[in-house]
Amino acid sequence: MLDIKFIRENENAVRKMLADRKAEADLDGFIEADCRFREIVERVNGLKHEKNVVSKEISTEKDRAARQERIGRMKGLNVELRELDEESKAMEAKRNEIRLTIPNFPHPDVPVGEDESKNVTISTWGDPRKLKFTPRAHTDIGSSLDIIDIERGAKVSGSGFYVLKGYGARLERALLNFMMDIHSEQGWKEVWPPALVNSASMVGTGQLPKFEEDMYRLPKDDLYLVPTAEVPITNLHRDEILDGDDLPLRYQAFSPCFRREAGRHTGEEGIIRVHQFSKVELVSICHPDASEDELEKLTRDAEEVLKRLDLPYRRIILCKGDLSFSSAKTYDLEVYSPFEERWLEVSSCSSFGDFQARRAMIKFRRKPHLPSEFLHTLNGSGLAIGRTMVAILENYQLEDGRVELPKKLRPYMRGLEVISI
RNA sequence: GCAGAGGUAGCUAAGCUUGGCCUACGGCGCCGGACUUGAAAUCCGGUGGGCAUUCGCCCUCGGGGGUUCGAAUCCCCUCCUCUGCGCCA
Repeated sequence: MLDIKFIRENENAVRKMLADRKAEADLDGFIEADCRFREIVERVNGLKHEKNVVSKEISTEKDRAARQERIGRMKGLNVELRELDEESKAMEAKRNEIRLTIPNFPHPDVPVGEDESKNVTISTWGDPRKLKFTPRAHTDIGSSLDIIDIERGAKVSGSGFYVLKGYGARLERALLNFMMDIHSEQGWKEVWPPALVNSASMVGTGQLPKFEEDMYRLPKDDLYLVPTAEVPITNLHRDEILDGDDLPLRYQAFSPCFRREAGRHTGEEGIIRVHQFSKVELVSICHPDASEDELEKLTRDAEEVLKRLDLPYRRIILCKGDLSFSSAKTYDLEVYSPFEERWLEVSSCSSFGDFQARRAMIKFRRKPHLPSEFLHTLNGSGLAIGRTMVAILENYQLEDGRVELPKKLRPYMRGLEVISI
C-alpha cells in the first residue's frame, strides 16, 4: 500500500508506474473519492465540534427551557450529520478499497521492460552441466525410480497433485532439514507457522483483495490456505510497534504452499507447477535504511543452498513488467536444467519497502519517545523444495537411470549416495 | 461446542454498578525543561491516528451496529484471550 499523501502529490508518477508495470488501478476513482472524502470530513468535523460544544453546555445548563432549546438543536445537527457521515464513510471505503489495488513502486534499480524477456542476469555461478548422454526429464526419472507418482496424486486429489514415495519422500525431508540447518547457521530463526490464515493476514501481505482467485479458501471458517509461509511469518508482527533495537527480525519457516494456479502453463510439466508444494521461506523485518543490504544478504543466503548442493544457477533481476504486485525489487534464482536446456526458477527474493508494513501496520520506534515509523519487509524462498528436487534429479542423473546425490546432502539421506530402484 | 471471566494508550492499570465533572486516574519506560560541577533524587511539561499546519479541529477505550441531546459506561452482533467442562491427534 502506498502512502496516501504520496499518491495525492504524485499522481503522474503513480500513473507512470502503473503503465510501466502494465498494471491497472482506478486512480481517477481514488482521487475523486479522496477529494470528496476530505471535503466532507471538514464539514463533518465542524458539525461534530458544534455538537461537542452544545453537549457540554447541556450538561452544565441549569435552566430547563435553555436546556430544551439546546437538545432541539442537537437533534437538528444529528439529522444533518447522519447524511454527511454516510457519504464520508462510503467515500473513505471506496478510497481505501482502490488503494489496496495499487501496486508497489519499483525500486530505482529495477530495469524497464514489459515482460520476462527484459529481466537482466546479474551473475552466474558454476558451469551448466553438459551430460554425455541424452538427459531425461524429472518425470521420467521419478516414475522409473518410483519416487514421484503423479498418476496417484491425481487419483487421490486431482490434477496438479503428486505423491512422493520411498527415497523421493525421504529426499523431500532431507532437503527441508538441509536448507533449514544452513539458514540457522546464517542467523534465521526457525518458525513453524499455521498453514491456514485469516483474511486480515492475506490483506497484510498483499494477496488480498486482488488475488482472491489464486488462493484456496475455506468459506465456512473464512480461512485461506497459505500460498507461501511469507503470509503467516510477515503477519506475525501485524499491528505491532517493535523496538528498533530488536531489528532486524530474521525468520525462516517451512510450510506447504497451496496455489490454485487456474489457467494453463506450457513448459511446466511434472511437478514444476502444482497446487501444493513445500518451501522454506526466509522473511526479514528490518530498519528502512537497511533493506537494500538486507535483500543482498537474504539472496546470498538462499544462494548458499544451491552452492552447497553444487547446482549451477544464475541470479536475475526482474524488470518492471515482471515484478509482482507488492514487490519493489526482486531477484530470482534459477537453476540450469540440462534436460530442458533452460533455467528453472527455484527462488524469488524480494524487498517490499514499506508496502506490506503499511498494509499490515508493522512499525517501530527509533527511540521510545519518537513517533512510530513503518518498517521494511523482505522475503525469499530458501528454497522451493519441489523444484530443487527437480533440479537435483535432472542435474545429477546418471546414464543408467540412477541419480547421484549431492555430497553435502548425503548425511541427510542416512548416507545414501545414489538413488536406484 | 457449552459456561464463566476478560480485552482501556509503548507497557501496566483505574473508571463500567448509578451515562454528562473522561479533555480517560495513577504508575513504569522514554523525551524536554528546572535544580546540579556532573549524576541520582525531586519538581514541571510532553508521550496514539487523521485533517489543517497559524491559533486549531476531529477521531481513538478489541471491531461493528443500536438506544440517547450526550456512551469507555446501557443494549445487540462479532472477533480474540484466559479458566472450567465436552471433543480429540
